[in-house]
Amino acid sequence: MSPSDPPAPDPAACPPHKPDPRIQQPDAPDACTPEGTGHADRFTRAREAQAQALLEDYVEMIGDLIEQLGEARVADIAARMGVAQPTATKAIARLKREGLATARPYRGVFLTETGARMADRVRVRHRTVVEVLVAVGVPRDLAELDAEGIEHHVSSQTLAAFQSYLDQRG
Amino acid sequence: MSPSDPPAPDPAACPPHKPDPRIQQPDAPDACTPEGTGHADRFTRAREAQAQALLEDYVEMIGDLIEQLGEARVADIAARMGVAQPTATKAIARLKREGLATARPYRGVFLTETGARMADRVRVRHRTVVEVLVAVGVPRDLAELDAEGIEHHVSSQTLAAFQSYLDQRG
DNA sequence: TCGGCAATATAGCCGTTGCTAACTTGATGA
DNA sequence: TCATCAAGTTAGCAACGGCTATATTGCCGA
Repeated sequence: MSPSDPPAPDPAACPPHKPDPRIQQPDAPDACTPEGTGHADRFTRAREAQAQALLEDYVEMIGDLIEQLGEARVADIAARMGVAQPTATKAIARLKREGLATARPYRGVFLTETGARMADRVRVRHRTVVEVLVAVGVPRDLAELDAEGIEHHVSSQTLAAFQSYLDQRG
Repeated sequence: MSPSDPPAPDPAACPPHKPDPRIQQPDAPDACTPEGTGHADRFTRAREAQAQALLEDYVEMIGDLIEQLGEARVADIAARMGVAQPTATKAIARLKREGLATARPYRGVFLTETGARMADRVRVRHRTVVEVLVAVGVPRDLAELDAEGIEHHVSSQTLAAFQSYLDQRG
């Protein structure tokens, strides 16, 4: 290693480090980060998307179940999510906390207005992502698999671009 | 609600629930899940991808830092990831545990052979994802943002499809 | 040489998402 | 009617990934 001579851009021009470590939020991009333009923002963004992902998955699934079966049972939700029932119960509690779903103990789960709208949005986005993947040559079954993870990171603007692409390719 | 008459496919044909709750891994897709073809697998898959994502991000970033600055310091890693230094330290500990990086206390972080290979793979994948997004009409800066989250869910087969698409598209 | 400071590490907290085990509840059939 | 048992909930644990606060270390300049 050469710790004595790291080709740092300009160590002297930067304060050795934040003298004020109050909160290193992405608010202060800190141009002194070597070569660091906005990396942190990207990761922060991705992290936040991930936090939403679970809610989106549950909401969409509950919507599907209600549509297909007339109601969403915890057992079915858990089975489809591939988790144990208590895990599903806990997730539903979070949905309730966030105002996306309602549920009375030992009864089915239902979506609020907000939750239903989210479910629709998620469903559309999912379909669009799958279609784009298919359009660029990904086999449909594989597209379905990968879309599950991808969709949560597709911003609304990117989604719009996807739709334009599909339209003009129609 | 109509809990008395859910249009379930065939409740009687299914055992009320797993009499053997040992482990409800996706090993047993459980065809009795209503309409449940392989939903659980998808989510399990996405969950696993997510678990890898953090490692991939760190490894790629460490590779970048070494290339650009000659060494990867914890402070730089933390700044670029947009996290506090202890968070980065903890992540590096995990990288070490998983055999992706080496680090001596108070010295820089380095990649193992395995880690370096992962970094290369991740870098290529990231670039490819960005190019595909751009190719379908997403503005480049937005593509960079969204790719950060998307890339971790792009399977190797899908990646291959992406590359073919880019190739034949010139 | 050695004192001070920046960089790193450790300790300890919180929230999330998994899990299993054990308890409740409600619906069903004898 | 009521006993039974699946479905659901609650309790409690582990691993992660954040954070702040505090302790170490190592480096550099006086």
